[in-house]
Amino acid sequence: MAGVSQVTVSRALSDPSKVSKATLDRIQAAIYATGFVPNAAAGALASRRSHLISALVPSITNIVYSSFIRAFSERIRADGYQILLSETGFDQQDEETAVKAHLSRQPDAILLTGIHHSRETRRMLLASGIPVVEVWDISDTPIDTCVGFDHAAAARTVAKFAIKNGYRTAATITAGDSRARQRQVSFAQHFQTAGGFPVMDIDIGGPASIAAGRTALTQILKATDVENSAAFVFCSSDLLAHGALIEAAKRGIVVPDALAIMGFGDQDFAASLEPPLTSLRVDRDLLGHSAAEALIARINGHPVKDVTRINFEIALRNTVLC
Amino acid sequence: MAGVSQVTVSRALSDPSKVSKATLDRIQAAIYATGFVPNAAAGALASRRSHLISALVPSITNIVYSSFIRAFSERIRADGYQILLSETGFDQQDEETAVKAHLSRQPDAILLTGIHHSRETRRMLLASGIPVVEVWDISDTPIDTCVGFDHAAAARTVAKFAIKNGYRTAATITAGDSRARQRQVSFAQHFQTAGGFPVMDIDIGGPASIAAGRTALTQILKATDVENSAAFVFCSSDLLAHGALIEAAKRGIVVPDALAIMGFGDQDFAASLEPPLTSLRVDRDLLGHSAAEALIARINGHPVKDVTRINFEIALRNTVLC
DNA sequence: TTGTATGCGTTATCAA
DNA sequence: TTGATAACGCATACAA
Repeated sequence: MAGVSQVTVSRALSDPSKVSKATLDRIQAAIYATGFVPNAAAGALASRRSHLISALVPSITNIVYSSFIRAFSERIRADGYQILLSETGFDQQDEETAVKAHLSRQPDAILLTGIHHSRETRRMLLASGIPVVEVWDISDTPIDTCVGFDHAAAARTVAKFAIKNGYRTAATITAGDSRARQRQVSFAQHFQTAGGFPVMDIDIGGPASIAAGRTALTQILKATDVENSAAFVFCSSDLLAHGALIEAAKRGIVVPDALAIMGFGDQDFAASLEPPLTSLRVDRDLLGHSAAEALIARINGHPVKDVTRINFEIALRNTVLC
Repeated sequence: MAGVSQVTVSRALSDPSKVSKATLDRIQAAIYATGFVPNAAAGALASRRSHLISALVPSITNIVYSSFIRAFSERIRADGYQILLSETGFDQQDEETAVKAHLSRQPDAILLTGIHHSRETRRMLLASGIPVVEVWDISDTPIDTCVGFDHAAAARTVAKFAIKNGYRTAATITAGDSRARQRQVSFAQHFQTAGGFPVMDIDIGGPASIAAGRTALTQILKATDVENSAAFVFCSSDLLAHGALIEAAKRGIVVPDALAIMGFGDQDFAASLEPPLTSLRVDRDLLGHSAAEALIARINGHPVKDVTRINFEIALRNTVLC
């Protein structure tokens, strides 16, 4: 229709500067007229590059992961990549199944959440030879490269913060995921070592929710004499902290005077609660962008360091006395 | 390695029953030993079926859409499809760009949010000939098929509910999206027609958030004499209602006695707020599953009705006197 | 600046 | 039950 061969059209699409102005115009006119859409599968087959990047996250309804995914996909899209997304729950077997399905699409790179994967998952990934980034956590032996932060250190920071502000009684509310558990363990250990009493933990088992936060605080209150010992409650997520805040208000317990509540993640609603929630802030956008950049660099053959650490800091607000 | 030709391997993978037990065993052993992963791009090229379904949503960080996506992808995965996901913001131009990119992957079907699309988007979709489902809204002229609910009718239901319970003063807090706006218009009109006073609206312009809900309620309180006229505040989402609830509590305004607040969407936190939030419930899981089923039916050449209506109902809780 | 020939790894068709 | 062969629609190498 444009009076040129197929290769010329291919060139016009991939690198217009290699085609003369006149033919380019004719080709574009023909493309518009026919509604032609290049077949990316054929392109991927021929070029051995799919321009697809896989991402596996535990949950997309969890704002922590969905906002991360947004930042990540924004960045890869800027380089012409599309995202192939799957939810893996918090189960290694589901992850393995998903990895297999994703690998068959020949993604140019893959993102995994966390650093604990099945033996078979590791094997497949290593065999595929594509760049892999593990996010949210730090590992000494990443499959390829990892971008995250040190959860134990973050929890230690919170423990020090609590002690420094005079708290000696503490409790934790922990969701059922490995990183939350890791933080709980580290917090409890350091809080006690630094002079606090043993830390009571409520393990909610499943995903975080406001309802779970309320129930957990109720349990803590049953076991603790709040009136006489201003306690510090460290929640594994802001959502749980939010629930605890609601329950405290309902019971007429004044935060932070009678009870301190601290969240984790510093989600955007944290500052809008009443009182505004003190939380541990992690730059999720930076995490997403860094993970994307690590992958893109590796795809292009550039060196990438094994471990990228993302900073965290305490977002000081009003649910802790200090 | 298994002593068979390439076609036999293909058969062993796609339909094991067409291969003898003995050769199947050898093939599977070889597959395991080599870590062979079939190339889906090549398969898609040859079979003209990608087993990929595209989904375009305005935002993945909005729990309304992310929980919908979960339900949708669960259902399509059960039939062997993978999801290609993109965020389109609330912009038709971005949507058009995304549609073009997605079509090049030759998805077997595509999901769009809403019923308003650019002329070019419609043209491309029609030209592609693949099944299309538009969700969340109802259209008399869907591109192909649509699954959603009648937003005007939903808002009318809320207006009747308010009037029936004696409310004559009302205000709305509305996020910046077309469906929210549609509900606001319908609510205001019916509320007034049914005997209420003119409805004050606060348009927050952007996406819903707790912060926006707080600010909006503050504005409403400035303009309304709450003490003397128990008002009914209809929010376009539970998140906004949540913010309004927090602001009311902070100001010592008792809900529902002095002020009624109603949300929309019945997100899972609604029941856990204090007081529990009255909201309009839409079955998002059903919506996701129905959309998936419509698409799968169309892919398999089965007839699908043009419009599928999902029911809604009022989740009666404690933020409205009744 | 443009074109020819070839191959990417599957599935579909037909034959044995 | 298995195999040979020809597409599928592009990109790459090379030639003109």
